[in-house]
Amino acid sequence: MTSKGKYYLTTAIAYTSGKPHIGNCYEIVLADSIVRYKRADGYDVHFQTGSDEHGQKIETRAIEEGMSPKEFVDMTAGTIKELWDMMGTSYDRFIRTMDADHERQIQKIFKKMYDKGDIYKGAYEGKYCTECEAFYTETQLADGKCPVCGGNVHDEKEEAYFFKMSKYADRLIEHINTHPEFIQPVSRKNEMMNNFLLPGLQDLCVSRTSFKWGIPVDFDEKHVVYVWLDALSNYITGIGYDADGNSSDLYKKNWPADLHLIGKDIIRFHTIYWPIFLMSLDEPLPKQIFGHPWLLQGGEKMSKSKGNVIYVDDLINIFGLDAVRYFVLHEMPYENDGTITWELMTERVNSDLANTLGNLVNRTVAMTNKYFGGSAIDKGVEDAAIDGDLKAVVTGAYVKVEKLMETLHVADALTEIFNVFKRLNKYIDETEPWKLAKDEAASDRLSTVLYNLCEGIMTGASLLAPFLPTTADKIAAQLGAKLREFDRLGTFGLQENKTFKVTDAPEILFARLDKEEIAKKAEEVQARQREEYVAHQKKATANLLAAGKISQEEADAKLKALGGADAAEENAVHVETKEEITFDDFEKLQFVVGEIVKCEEVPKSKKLLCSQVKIGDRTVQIVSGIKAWYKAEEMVGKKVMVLLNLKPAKLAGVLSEGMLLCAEDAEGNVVLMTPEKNVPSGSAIG
RNA sequence: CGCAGGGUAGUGUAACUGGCAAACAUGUCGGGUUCAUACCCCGAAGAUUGCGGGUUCAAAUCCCGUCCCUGCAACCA
Repeated sequence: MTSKGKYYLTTAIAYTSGKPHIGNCYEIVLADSIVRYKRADGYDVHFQTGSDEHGQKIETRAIEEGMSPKEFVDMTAGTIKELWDMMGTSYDRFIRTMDADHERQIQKIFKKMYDKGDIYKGAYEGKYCTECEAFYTETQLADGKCPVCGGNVHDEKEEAYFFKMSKYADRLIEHINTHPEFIQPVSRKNEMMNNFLLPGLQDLCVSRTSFKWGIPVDFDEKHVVYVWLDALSNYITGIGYDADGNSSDLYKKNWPADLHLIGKDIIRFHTIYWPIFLMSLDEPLPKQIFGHPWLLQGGEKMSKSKGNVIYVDDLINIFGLDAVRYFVLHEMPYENDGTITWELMTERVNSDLANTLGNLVNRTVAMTNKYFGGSAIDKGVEDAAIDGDLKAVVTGAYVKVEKLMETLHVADALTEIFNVFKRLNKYIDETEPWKLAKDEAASDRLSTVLYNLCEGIMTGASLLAPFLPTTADKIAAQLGAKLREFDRLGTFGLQENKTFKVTDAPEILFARLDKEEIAKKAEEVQARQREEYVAHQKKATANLLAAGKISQEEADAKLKALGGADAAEENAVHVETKEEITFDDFEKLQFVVGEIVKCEEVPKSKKLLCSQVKIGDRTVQIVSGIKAWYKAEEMVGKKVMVLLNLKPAKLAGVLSEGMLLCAEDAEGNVVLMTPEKNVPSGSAIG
């Protein structure tokens, strides 16, 4: 087959903070399928994936495990790689951001940008969230917590290097507008334009001094390079980019990438920061960035403590590799999120893989054995009407699939392939081989029918190979044939000597599954996960304590929370004790009882109610984010607990002169605190 | 009145540049068949396309209003 040119595809590199769940693994299966398809379709493919191993969060996680950061990432990167391999991923390189060649290039890249004047030295001040590795302004915080993950934040001021984003903004806007295919799906393009590019880009902080686990800036050693600059650059360093102009042949051949396949959550980094970094380096931009949707677990929220996180290795153990690959690819629409549950998974396997495909192969092989001792030979006895339509469907499949794959509609492509198998099942009904078998004179016709079936199956299997490689190989083996090259699939009758020698011991490709049995197995998996979670938390707490990261009291509290066997069931929240305060500190806070005399919604906001609260002889205005739980009318007349001496602030443009105290549960539901007996407004609380 | 997208048979989706009886898969029910993994094939039921109005010979498709939902942004004292 002649080459259609190069095709360079990357996935996002996986963050090494823990074991990826099924949602994370969707991306690698999708990428692998696209890449295998492109290879079979005649492209010269380079496929890169890898792991992202720097950052403060890694440092903390390492301590929990009682390891050095390096040992820790070696372990998790190993786990990720194992999973990728377990899923049959055919990557050409698995890059780690710890790799020496990558680190050296990052330093050079940073220097190059600095010398060019795109990076300058400044100072950064704000609240820092370790979990997200990001700074937030005071106004972005939610109850003093990180607005993204809800974790604790702390004051941080650091000397830092900044990247002049605005310098390239116009060029980027121009590029996005003139390349409609650049951001896929298109709806994401508008989000980026309206929310970031058009309002104007802020300069991006691209270095950190607050932790060590990263790539040092070589001309200013106390800084490490911002994780995203580090991570994104893997796409070029992994194929041999050199900032000094001595890039490898691999790089020259493959850059720019044809496709960056990423999750929709990190589109911003890939469609704004990354292109701008590349502009700064004078390198061409990738051709396309596809922000795929997520595969979510249906029903209840997934959480490790409940043990209901679905991991691929469990799925593979229960269902088998190709069943898992099929499910994630098939269930994922192009633009919306998909859902996975044990039940849905079982249904898919039964109806598509076992009934339609597995049974088709099985009955074909069985008949060939039964009627002709294992040989299906084309005797040329055709029924023009019936055979003609069958052949048209089989030989027309490739073109349809190709068209869908060009736009990455993988789920639809799979459906198209399965239509071939369905058509073949129907063909068996139309020709009724068991009747032909009773008639000596029809022997040649029967042979031809079976031959046609094998031909059709082989075409389907060849198309299926990129998605379900193991299954395709098994089918080929059972029919004693080889998978076909794509450019020949438009022809019917490719088998050598017009003869299929099928196996005499057909293996069931996909067994039908019993929903209840699967449910039982899922239950076992969950129980095991809960145990592991508790064991792991105990170990982590001990390690954090030993490293002096938490106090004895905090450790005790953590263990206690785990202790109750039903803790997970009851959804017990783990409460971290904050820094101790003195009575004087407490005295500073002025709590009083207030009565809500008037309440209305804040027009421009989604969550805010603005209340007039009577405190003794005066009234203050307080804005609170409780619209989801309370209607403005029902607020009026309530006695509530108020923090009175909080510094006033503007919320959505409305002045708020205090805070209504509320209780909030683990799911974020909010309840107002009210006095247990009726007391006059203005009463002091303390 | 922040920006964008969406609400279609039990479930998941399609059609949405206005035009054939609203398509497909799964599920349910009835029938057929027996080579096969109780499978396959055929057939049926099931949607007043969120709600209300309008434009038109004709609307799921365009317009207005209204109610929900989801992203992104802002806000959550």
